[in-house]
Amino acid sequence: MGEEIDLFRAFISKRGLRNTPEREEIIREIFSCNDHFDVDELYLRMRNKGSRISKASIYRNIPLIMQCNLIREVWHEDGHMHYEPIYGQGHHCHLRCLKCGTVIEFYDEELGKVEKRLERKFDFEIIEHRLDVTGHCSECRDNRTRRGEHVSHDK
Amino acid sequence: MGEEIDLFRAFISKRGLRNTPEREEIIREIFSCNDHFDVDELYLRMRNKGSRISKASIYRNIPLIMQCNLIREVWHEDGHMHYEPIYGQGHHCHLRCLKCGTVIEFYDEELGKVEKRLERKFDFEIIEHRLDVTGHCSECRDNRTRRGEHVSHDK
DNA sequence: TTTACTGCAAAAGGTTTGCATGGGT
DNA sequence: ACCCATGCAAACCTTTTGCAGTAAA
Repeated sequence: MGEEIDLFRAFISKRGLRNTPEREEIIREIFSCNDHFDVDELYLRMRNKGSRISKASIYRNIPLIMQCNLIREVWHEDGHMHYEPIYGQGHHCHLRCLKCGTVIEFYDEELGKVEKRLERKFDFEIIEHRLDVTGHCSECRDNRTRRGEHVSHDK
Repeated sequence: MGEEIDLFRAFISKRGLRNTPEREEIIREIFSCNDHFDVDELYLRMRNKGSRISKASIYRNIPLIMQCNLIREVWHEDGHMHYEPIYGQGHHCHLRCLKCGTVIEFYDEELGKVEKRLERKFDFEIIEHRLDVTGHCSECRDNRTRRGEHVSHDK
C-alpha cells in the first residue's frame, strides 16, 4: 500500500504541480477498499470519515489520477461515470448482471491474443481495451422476474 | 431498407403503443446513413432536412429503439452517450484512435468463444458484450503530436 | 372517445468553472 | 513571493419531466 501514493506524488511533481493533503486523501480512500466507485460515493465515504474535501476537488483530480494510470473509467450507468482502481490489479474485465447489479471480474487469456492480432492487422497501437459483458447471473435466471424483455431479430 | 421501420412498427403495436410519423422519421434518419450518432447530431440532421422533431421526442424514443434491438449504446464521450444502428449489421466492436477519433470496426471470431467460456464458467446468460479498444492509429503514430502522455507502471 | 405522443419550457442531476482564499515550493 | 489548489456557489450541458394541445386507435 502507500505505493500508489508515492507514484502519484512523483507524477504530480514531475508535472510541476503540487502535492497536497487533499490529493493524498483521495488516493488513500480509493485504494483503501480497492473497489469500483463513483464520484458521489467516494465523496460521501470521505466526508463520513471526517474529510473536508469538496466534490470539485475530486472532479478536478480524477483526470490526473487516470493519467497516472491508477484508476480508469469502467462504465457509464445511472447518469454518471463509474471508475475502478487498476494499479496492482491484473488487467481484467467485467460481467455485470442487469437485474441485480452483481459484478464478476474475470480475465480470459484469449483477449491478449485478440489484441495482438488487432495491432498487427490494423497497424494500431493499443492503449487499453474495455470489455463490458452484460446479461443475467445464475441467481437472477432462476427467479425470473422479467424486467427488460429483450426482443431479438436473430439470424 | 424499410425493414427496420416494419420491425419497429410491430414492436410498438405489440406493446399497445402508437405508431406516429415522428417515430418513423427517427428510424428512417438513423438508418439512412447507418453510422454512429449522438442525440444532438441526429436532432440537427433531422431539423436540417425540415423535420419539426424535438429533442424530447428523440430522448423518449431511444430507449424503445434500443429495446427493439435496432440500436445500442456504444460509448460515452464528451459528456454524452453515443449510439450505433445494429440491425442488419453483424455484431462488431470498435478500435478508436484517441488522437484523431477515427473508428475502425472489426470482429474477431475468438470473442464468441470467450463468451461461451464465460457463460459456462459463471453460469451466466450473456445478453451483450461491448469491447471498446482505444489507442493510436497508424497515421497518428507517425506524426507523433503527443497529447495524452500516458504513464505506465508496467510489470 | 380514450389516452398515448408531441413540442415546449422548466427541472433535474452530473460535471465544470470563476473567484477569493489558502498553502506548496 | 509566486501561483497552483481548494471550497463554495454559480454556470453549464445533457437528459428528464410536467403540461396542454394533438392525434392514433
